[in-house]
Formats: sequence, structure tokens, C-alpha cells
Amino acid sequence: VATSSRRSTYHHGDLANALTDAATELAREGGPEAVVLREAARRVGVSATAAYRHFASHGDLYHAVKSRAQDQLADYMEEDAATAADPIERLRAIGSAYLRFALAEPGLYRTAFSREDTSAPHQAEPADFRSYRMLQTVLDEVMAAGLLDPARRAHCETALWSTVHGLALLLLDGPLAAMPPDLRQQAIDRVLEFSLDGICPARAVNPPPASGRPAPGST
Amino acid sequence: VATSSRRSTYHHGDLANALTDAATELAREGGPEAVVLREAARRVGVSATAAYRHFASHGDLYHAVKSRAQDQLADYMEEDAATAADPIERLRAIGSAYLRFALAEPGLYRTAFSREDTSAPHQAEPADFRSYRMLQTVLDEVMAAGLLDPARRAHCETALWSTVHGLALLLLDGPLAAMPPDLRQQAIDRVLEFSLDGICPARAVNPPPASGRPAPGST
DNA sequence: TGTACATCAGTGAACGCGCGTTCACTGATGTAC
DNA sequence: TGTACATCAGTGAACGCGCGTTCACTGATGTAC
Repeated sequence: VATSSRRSTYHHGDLANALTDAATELAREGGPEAVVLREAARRVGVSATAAYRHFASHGDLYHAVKSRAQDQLADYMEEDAATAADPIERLRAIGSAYLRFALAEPGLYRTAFSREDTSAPHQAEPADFRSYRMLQTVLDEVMAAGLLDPARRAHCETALWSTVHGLALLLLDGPLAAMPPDLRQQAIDRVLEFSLDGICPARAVNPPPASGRPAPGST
Repeated sequence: VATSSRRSTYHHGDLANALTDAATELAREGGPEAVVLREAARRVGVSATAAYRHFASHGDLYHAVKSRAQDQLADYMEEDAATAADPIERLRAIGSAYLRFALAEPGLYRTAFSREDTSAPHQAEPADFRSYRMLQTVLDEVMAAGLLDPARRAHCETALWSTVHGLALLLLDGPLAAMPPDLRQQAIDRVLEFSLDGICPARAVNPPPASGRPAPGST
């Protein structure tokens, strides 16, 4: 399996993967619009036509790239979740990893959440996202630990996902793009706390004594 | 000023506005990518070249459309805010109007928050958005009414905006697009409550007696 | 162990599309005298 | 009140671009006998 962009043999051996790699790199550099079949083929050192042996259309290739991007996001989250000691910490960790990924890999992040071609094989469901399933699991842990009122359990995923997703996009493409980095980190920290407080209001009213939660305003 | 798409006089009279109207309609129908200078000119019944008498480039026209879209969002919010009795109601109202606009006018909504061309005249600031200034004002009112701890005032705008923006995009383009409408409205209502609870946790722990806040789970 | 041949995985040229933008132009308007 | 003329606001043809996709093809591979 040659990962090099020029090959010696006539047959590539793993062209589908090589094209997906190249196209993912395009997304990384330039976002969803930069995923161009011809350019991916060019980078692999192959004719554009060759791509059609492995992908039915541009949309097919694009779909593969999008999946990769979603997976990398989940990787970031998994990595940070592993360092967390308790469920609330873990919730904070996956939220902050989400934003870390969005800011570190804006092109991939945008691609992961770009609108799919209407002719997509099937409508995406939340459960198709590894990151969503992680969020579900952690919320269940928080509830099991007695920190989340079962009456408030429904729609928690949606609330948290909305917040981090919205913040990511406001920071990347929106009116918050001009924020200086230090203020930006402060905003991220505060927004995450607001979210946790919304889920577990008791936590905010009677803060746990030994919690590592930073006081409002500190950094 | 003729708003009709075909004109009788050689000189149009208000071509700049007519082009912006047409281009905004394109955005409404197909989102930001659908804002095509040539098509706008076609719809107005004028040669594509004529547009260059009024706009320096496609980006210029696009910018005008984006402003219109942002303005219409603020109109929606203002409309609903007017019906609210108290500050918390008003906060809920502008949030729900935000989502109402996003779902009713997805093309315009996407355009309002689309990434600006890097060669834009200046970086957008939150304060450039009428909707943001409304949010600020209402939050100040909530604080003045004693319902928001001044120590928690900072970054409230960012938290709320992130949540509604994220939810809107997850519902429009994201994995929540497949949600059936009734569940969707439930999700919107709950997410707004989570947000308000995050801002004012005391409200959630000791719910105000005569408040119109729906009980969790009700619709 | 060799050979015929189906199949697989590439090539290169070309098509059609629609875009933003430029060019040299012409028709309409309004102002100076 | 008329006329010369600068200026303004349009026209139509054309350019160059890069894309996704199709076409007829050829080189490499592997299997049957």
C-alpha cells in the first residue's frame, strides 16, 4: 500500500483510500467546498477518470470525507474524556475537546457538519455520530451519579450539542471570529459552565465544595 | 421606482435595490451559494454587466444580501419580543423567534451567518447585529429585575446565542434535520429552558410560583 | 508450466455548464450657455 | 427656449476558469485448461 503521491506501478493498489486521504486533506485545508474530485486525483497522481472506478460520483467521495471528519472529532473527544476523573469532569472534557477540534481543524469541522447532498443514501441520525453516542453515555453516567435529575434528562444531548456547535460556528465563521484568543478561551469556559448549570442547576446554586470548577471570572 | 421585473424605460431608476431584492430572493430560495450575480440580473431583466454600475463585485452584492437577511432575523425577534410581559418572557421570546426564523427562512438564515469573503470591508462584530444588541438589552433588563446574578452577567450573550444558533443549524443542516415536527418543537422548548436555567439557576431550583414556564415534558 | 482470454484498473481527450468579469459600445439624461 | 456636450446607465459579445462527467481506449492481472 503506497501512500506516496506518485506511484511506480500502473495499478495503484489502494486508490480508494488514497483518494479519500487526499480529499480529506483538501477539506482540512479549505473546508467542504474545497473537496474537489479532480484535485484529489491530481494529488494522488492519477487521472480524474480513475476515481470513477472507486466512487460512483463526487457525492460518494464527499461522503467518505465527511465520515472521516466526524471520526476525527470523536477521536479528539475520546482523548480528552480519558483524562477526566468524574462524570461532570468528563462532560466538560468532551465539550471542550469539541471546541478544541473545531478551532484546530476548522476545515474538517465544517465538513463534518456540512449539509449533505439531498441525494444522500440516507438521512443522518444523531446516533450515526460517535460523538453523539459519547455524549449520551456521559450524560447517563452523570445521572447515575445522582448529579442530574432524571426529570431533566430528556433533550440534554440536544441542549449541550447545540451550545458547543453554535459556539464553534460563531467563533469560526460568525461574528465572534474577531475575538482575541484569551477572551475566546474565557468565553468557551464560561459558556460550558452555563451549559452544565442549565443541566444541573443545583450545582450552581450550591456549588460542590471540592469541585474543580473555576470561579466565574477566573481563567 | 419600478419593482416589476421587466421595465419599459431604458434607465431602470433603482437598479441597485432591484438587484438586491432579486439576490435576496435567490438566497431565500437556495441559500448563500444561490446568490448569483448573473441570475439576479436576469430576474431583473437587465444585462449582467449593468450590475457593475452599482456593485463593485459579486462580493459587494452578496454583502448587501447578507445584511438584509440579518435584518429580517432581527425583525422576527422584535415582533415576538413586543408580546412579552416580563424580561424573562422576553428572553424566551427572542430565542424562540430566532428559531422560528431559522426554520421558516432557512436560506436567509444560512446567508445571514455564512462566512464572509475574506476580502470583506471589515470583520463583523457582534454589535453589528441588531439581534445581538437586542439580546444584550434584554439580558440587562433581566439583571435589573433581580433575576440574573450580576456575577453571572458576563458572556451570557455568547452562551444564549451559541445555543440557539447551534440548535438552528443542527435542525436545518445537521443530524437533527430528520426530527419530526412535534418532537422538534419539544426539543426547542426544552433547550430554551435549559439555557434560561443555566443563566438563572435559582429559577430552576426554586421555580417562581406564578410563572408561565411550562413544566418539563409538557408542550 | 505455458498460454488464451475475460476482467479489472487505469488513460487522455473532450463536452457542456455556468460563473464572474472585461471590453468597446450606445442610448438617455441633465446641465451650461 | 434651444442646443452642444459631458456624464451616467445601460448593452451584447466574449474570455478564461475549473468543475463533474462521459467516451473509447489500453495496460496489467489472474484464472481455466
